[in-house]
Amino acid sequence: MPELPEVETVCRSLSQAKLRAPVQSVWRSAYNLRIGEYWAKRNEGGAKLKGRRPLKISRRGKYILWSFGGESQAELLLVLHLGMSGALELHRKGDKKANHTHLALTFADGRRLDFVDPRRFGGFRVGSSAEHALGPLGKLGPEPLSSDFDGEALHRALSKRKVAIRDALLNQKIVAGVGNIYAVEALYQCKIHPQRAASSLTRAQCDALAVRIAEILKQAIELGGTTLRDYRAPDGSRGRNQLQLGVYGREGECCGGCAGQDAKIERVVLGGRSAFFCPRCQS
DNA sequence: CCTAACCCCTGCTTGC
DNA sequence: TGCAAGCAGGGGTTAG
Repeated sequence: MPELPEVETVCRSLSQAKLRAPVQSVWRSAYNLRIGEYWAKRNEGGAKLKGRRPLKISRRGKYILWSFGGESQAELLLVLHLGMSGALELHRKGDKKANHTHLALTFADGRRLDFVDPRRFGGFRVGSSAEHALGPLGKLGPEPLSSDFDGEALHRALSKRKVAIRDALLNQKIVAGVGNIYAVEALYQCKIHPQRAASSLTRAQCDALAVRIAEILKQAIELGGTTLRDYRAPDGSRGRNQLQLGVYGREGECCGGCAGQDAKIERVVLGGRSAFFCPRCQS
């Protein structure tokens, strides 16, 4: 579900909630979430947060980083990944937990933050920042909204990749936070076919692509993310960026860029995931 | 290091 | 109405 703009929206919404009271209790489901050495396993993962105060919320790629302070103890970081169907929901203590809730933090002020994830592709882990750096966070590529990411860096990263450019953009080591919707939209705006070999892009195309990716992500953040189906911010609100999509999910419709030319948007499955493009204006 | 294939899950939509 | 198949915005692992 959530790509960078949705995760950013979640972080901003959570920051605005101004959770400051210490964690009174931690509840954890009996399910494994994302499988892997790094991630919290069934029945574990949040207990260390009890008694600690929530501090700063930030984001790296599609990961949410939430720091918690304790009395004269080193800061702990709760790292969350929402996977495909994960969401954070802010409730009152005592509210019934939604189905598929996996972690619930009850704060001393009577509020409760739930991590809900039906498909369980998401995950979380509590640890020091040094521990997290050894996990997937340490392997992420540049932040697309930072100065580390530009046409030169992108061109270099793509230079030896034979995979389709759409798949390269989904690789979090090449650029962190871009998912299928925004990768497909950026390629459409740059008139680059999603199946083009990544290494075949010219420097000029990489320059344009890096700019478009950043612009598309920024716009989506301003609109509160893209809600195609499930995505909701912690207060339950929907995103509005779905209205801006040019090709994603629009198979068979006319391409806005070729109005009157009768070009229809097509869908192709790459690596098991749909890519959408206009066969007339993308090459 | 790179790539493709396959895996992990539930729930909604589509087609018969 | 029922049922099965297909599909979904994520990434991890593994074999080659």
